[in-house]
Amino acid sequence: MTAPDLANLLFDTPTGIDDLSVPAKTLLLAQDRIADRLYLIRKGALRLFFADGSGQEISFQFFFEGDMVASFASLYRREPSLFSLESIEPTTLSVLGRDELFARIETTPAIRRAYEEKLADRFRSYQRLFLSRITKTPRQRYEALLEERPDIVRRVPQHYLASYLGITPVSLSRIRNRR
Amino acid sequence: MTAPDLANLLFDTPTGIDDLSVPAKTLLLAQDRIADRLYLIRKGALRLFFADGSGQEISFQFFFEGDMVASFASLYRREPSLFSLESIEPTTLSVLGRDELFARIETTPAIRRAYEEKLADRFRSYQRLFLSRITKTPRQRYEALLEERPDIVRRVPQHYLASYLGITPVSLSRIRNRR
DNA sequence: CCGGGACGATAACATTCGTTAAGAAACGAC
DNA sequence: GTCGTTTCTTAACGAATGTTATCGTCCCGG
Repeated sequence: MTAPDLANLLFDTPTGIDDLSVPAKTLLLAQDRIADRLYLIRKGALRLFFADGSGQEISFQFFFEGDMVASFASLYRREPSLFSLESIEPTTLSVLGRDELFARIETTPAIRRAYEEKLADRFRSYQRLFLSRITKTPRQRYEALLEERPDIVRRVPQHYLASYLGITPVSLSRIRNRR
Repeated sequence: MTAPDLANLLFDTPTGIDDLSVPAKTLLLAQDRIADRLYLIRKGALRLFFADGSGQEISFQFFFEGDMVASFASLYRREPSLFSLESIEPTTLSVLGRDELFARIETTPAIRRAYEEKLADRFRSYQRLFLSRITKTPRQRYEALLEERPDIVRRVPQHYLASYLGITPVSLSRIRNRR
């Protein structure tokens, strides 16, 4: 907590920020579209997911109060996003537009540094997720998640959790109720 | 092939390059150590792998003639490498030291650009590997690999391949000899 | 040349997971 | 409140994988 938080640096400003309230299941960014905004979650929860070839949806990240969310790659490179972003609860968001975001990054070195830190964080979380997929069985992944992020297990609907863990909802139900 | 290749930019120079020949199974970088060199493979093959908690080894990338190899994160941030690097055939390498590498990146814009491209490539290949682990069954992953990189299937010993695909050698043998 | 180790195939068995289906419970819209 | 949808549980079955073990082959070192 020594360094000022990027969320404060970006969103605690009088101008350029819109607020937005949406019900659950609202699509905030669709796969294949180009992201043009950065969100800060004031209250509620979002999931990041993608659809594989066969129409299956796979959730792979969840976000809650205080989290900043965007398809950073899409924002930065103006490329179609590989993922979709959707609310899983009624959610209140603060919204920062793309141009405004990059203007602040350019003009304020502290914001630039914090932003680059954020990107590095995202990369590390990718690596961890990747390694956990490789090294652990679904059962172990569930138990690790329960240990590390009980809030996620409590708050996220099970069928989203199941796809996050790489298993079917049926299998997750079996694991939870051991035998 | 329009842009000059990073390997040429870095290694086609009269000075600062050492050559190195090693037999198979030579450890070139050990997990938890800090990388201090960038390799270019002149002849032979390497694998990148890590050991999970239970002593299992998991290979997750293979490299051949013309490939540049390093633990880039470790090299750049001087952090302990998450992975080990080992030869799987008798291999001849050109070696560029860390300081020399970054000196060239600093002084030559073309090298900097090509290097950043390289890093972006690595990130994309990570994402692809991640998605393939999530969306495909072991059998599908094997068939995709056979389709896209038959050279890897031919050249890499099967037990390394198996861990790359996320299955046991026994299971890979079964898949290859269908039933 | 010989011996040991690495590598791969195969078999048998247990375990886990996916699929399909049906029903209960929670939730929302009206 | 009621109806319908979504979510979760449970069961039964089949398919795929893991585990353990054995065997044959190949390669390398001495």
